Amino acid sequence: MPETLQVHEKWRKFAETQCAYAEARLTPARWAVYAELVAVDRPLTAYELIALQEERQGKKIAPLTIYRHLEFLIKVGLVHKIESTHTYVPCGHPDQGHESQYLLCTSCGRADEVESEVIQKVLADMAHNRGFKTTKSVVEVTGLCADCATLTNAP
Amino acid sequence: MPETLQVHEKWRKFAETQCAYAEARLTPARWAVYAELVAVDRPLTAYELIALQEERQGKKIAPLTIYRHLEFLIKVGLVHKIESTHTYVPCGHPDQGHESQYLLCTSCGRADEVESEVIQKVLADMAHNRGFKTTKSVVEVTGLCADCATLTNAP
DNA sequence: AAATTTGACGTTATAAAATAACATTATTGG
DNA sequence: CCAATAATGTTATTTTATAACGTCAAATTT
Repeated sequence: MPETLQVHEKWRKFAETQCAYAEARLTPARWAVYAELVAVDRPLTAYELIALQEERQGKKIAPLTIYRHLEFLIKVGLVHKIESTHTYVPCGHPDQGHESQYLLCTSCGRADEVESEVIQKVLADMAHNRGFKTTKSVVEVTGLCADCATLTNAP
Repeated sequence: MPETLQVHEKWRKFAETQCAYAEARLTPARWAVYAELVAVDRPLTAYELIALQEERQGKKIAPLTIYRHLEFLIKVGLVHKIESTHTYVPCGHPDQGHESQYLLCTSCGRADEVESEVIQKVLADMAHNRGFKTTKSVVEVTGLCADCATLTNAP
């Protein structure tokens, strides 16, 4: 392993807590994927993740391996998939029972997670009014973040 | 062409109106794709659409052909892509400048389009508060529709 | 502790979704 | 008509994701 990932202690604690709550095992391989996502701090596709992990570990990794780890991390609430861009990000607000919303900048690639109770309430009400039983919700707003919008308008 | 698609006159009118407004051409191939989506009345993947069109037209169709038509139809606002399921649906409320939200049933596959001004307002406010310039928004709520939820609970 | 069961990981192959690059044919506007 | 633009055709490739099957490790039971 050429490099060892350095991520803040809190992420490790957090991951362990989440896994304990879900009665699931945080194996080294799973932690490696999660730590990579935390370390790079931008949305990664599964294949970008494979490339990074291969470099770091100095060996080939099959796509299925990464997809399995991602599936696990999503299940326990440590990772979110951004559907619009086929990318994965560590969850920024890892409390129980939350749903996330994202602001996706097409210029710099940032994915800002928003946790709006108002949005969650509105969506829950809409579903409830129609007798719909929600299992998950995706809210992804695409455009230009404040920084990029400023640069674009005042060059 | 084994079969000729029969869709209500209003869809044709609507498609023509939308294209005229966008100063775009509604060619036979584009109309065929749109009519297929209207006729089947459920979300279709691009490849399902290819299969249906091939059968109807009795000839091979390259994926790129369908993807180009879909891209066009999305651009003029006649079709929406559902990101969570990689499927395409005709837009049900084809007024100008709208964004859509979907309730996606994992049991029967239905995609119910909702046009909630409240949701749009909340998302717009959230973006505005952060200086974010929105170009599109995806709201997809997955779960069980009222019918399927009832069947599941009372068998 | 041995046996059994379950969960995690490895390996190979393949499926599904989307796009690139380039050639050809229609349509539109002068 | 001719040039310019838009639409379509063709072939190949890339990107994203999963299937099928085998092995190994952990934990549960006896």
